[in-house]
Amino acid sequence: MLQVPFIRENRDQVIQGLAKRNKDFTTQIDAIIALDETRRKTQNDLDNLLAEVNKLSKEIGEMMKSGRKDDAEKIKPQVASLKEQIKTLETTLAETEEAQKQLLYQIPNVPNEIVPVGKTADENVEVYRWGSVPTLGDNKKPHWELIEEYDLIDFELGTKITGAGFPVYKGKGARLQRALINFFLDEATAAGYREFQPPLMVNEASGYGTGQLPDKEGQMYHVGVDDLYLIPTAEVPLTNLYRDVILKESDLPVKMTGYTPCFRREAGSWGAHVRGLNRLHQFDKVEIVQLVHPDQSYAILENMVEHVKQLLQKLGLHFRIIRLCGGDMGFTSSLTYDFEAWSGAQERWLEVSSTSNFETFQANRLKCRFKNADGKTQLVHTLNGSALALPRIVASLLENNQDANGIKIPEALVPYTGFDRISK
RNA sequence: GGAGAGGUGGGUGAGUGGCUGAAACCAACAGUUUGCUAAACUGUCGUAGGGGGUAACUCUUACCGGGGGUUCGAAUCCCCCCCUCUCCGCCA
Repeated sequence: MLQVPFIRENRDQVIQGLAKRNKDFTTQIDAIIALDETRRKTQNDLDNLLAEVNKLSKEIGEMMKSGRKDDAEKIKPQVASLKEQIKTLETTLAETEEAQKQLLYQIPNVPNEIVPVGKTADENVEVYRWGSVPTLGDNKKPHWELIEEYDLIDFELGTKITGAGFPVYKGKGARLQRALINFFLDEATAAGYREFQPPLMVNEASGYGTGQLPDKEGQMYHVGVDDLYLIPTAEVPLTNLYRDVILKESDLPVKMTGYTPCFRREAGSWGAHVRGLNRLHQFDKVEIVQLVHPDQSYAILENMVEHVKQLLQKLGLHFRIIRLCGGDMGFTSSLTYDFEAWSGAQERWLEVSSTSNFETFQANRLKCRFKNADGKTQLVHTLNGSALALPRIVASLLENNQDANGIKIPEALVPYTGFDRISK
């Protein structure tokens, strides 16, 4: 969430920036500033009263010690009346802070200045394109037909044992998953990211830390008996590893990677074009996360984009990078690049990665800070990106590399799959 | 799940009602000494909020797992919750 002092000192700039999200936040911002005034005033009054009580208590202590018990008894009523006032102020303070927090939770991150203005995905800006549309014959098949033909993934079985959106990978289909995961992890490790295997369930505090709660409550599976959430992305546990941590400046950047399954309810988002692997409740993803010095975060974002770019190039997939417009950006992000791979048979782009800079928006909730050169604690910037999400990569790969007799495996992947072709 | 023990600053660990935001030691950082390293010595060394000052700085409040309570006063007493450890049970 945004920092209140920042809002206070940059009111107009914040409101203007947020306008890119096609909503006027003036009312909320002004309310936050007003509540902050109240909060500070109340805090000040309260502190003065507490100081008075502390002083009197000390005096009573000394009187007791020197045997002047009667004098001590005379002061006690004074303290009692102060405590009445303290109680009132404490209530006011707690209510003010709560009200302010509720408002803050509703304010998304301020988009970076280069974020394009726009309302929908149509207004995103393409910034890079690589490769070309594969030439496939008239007999080209969508991936859901290919996986059936070559017996790679079974949706019916998944539906039987769990439900829709939980596919069962079989044989070479399963091996392909494992190959992609290992390939992505190896690439991330080679790029200096440290590999982690985090828990797949997180508590409420972690959900708030990275901003999934309260914003996207309905998107996560919640395990009621133990009050835990299944992770929608490795970003959540990985970033939360550094919740409430103060790093040394020399520790930065912290680079982490991890493979995890991801669980998303995707409530209400099932439509016509979500067949096959296009949208799932459980899918695999390798994530890269960085905690960095604020001065470097945008250079590092470029770096991460470059990393993802190379993965797609090594897989030989026709893809493009788009800069999301204000209306299409996630709640917590200030700048997001989406990667879309071409799906040869569906003849459309599929989102396979989303790489973002969150600046201090997550760090503020996480309380992830570092000691800067002046010895002051300062919030880090957090970034993350999918590198990469598997299902749509598989969809794209199967469709684009199909021929009459099977599917060709990209060369970079062969050491991992152990086969260079999928055929009958 | 049952029984017991315990949760204090980066770490170890003192502290059972006021003199403790917290001893001591270690680590860390800065400096002195030194041909270099080591050692020794000196100093610094929690976080957050509020007030005052251009600033250096200064005053103040809160925090000893979390939340309530008792008391003029709580790290210290009481209650609830969470977590850790040991033993037992169960188990991949």
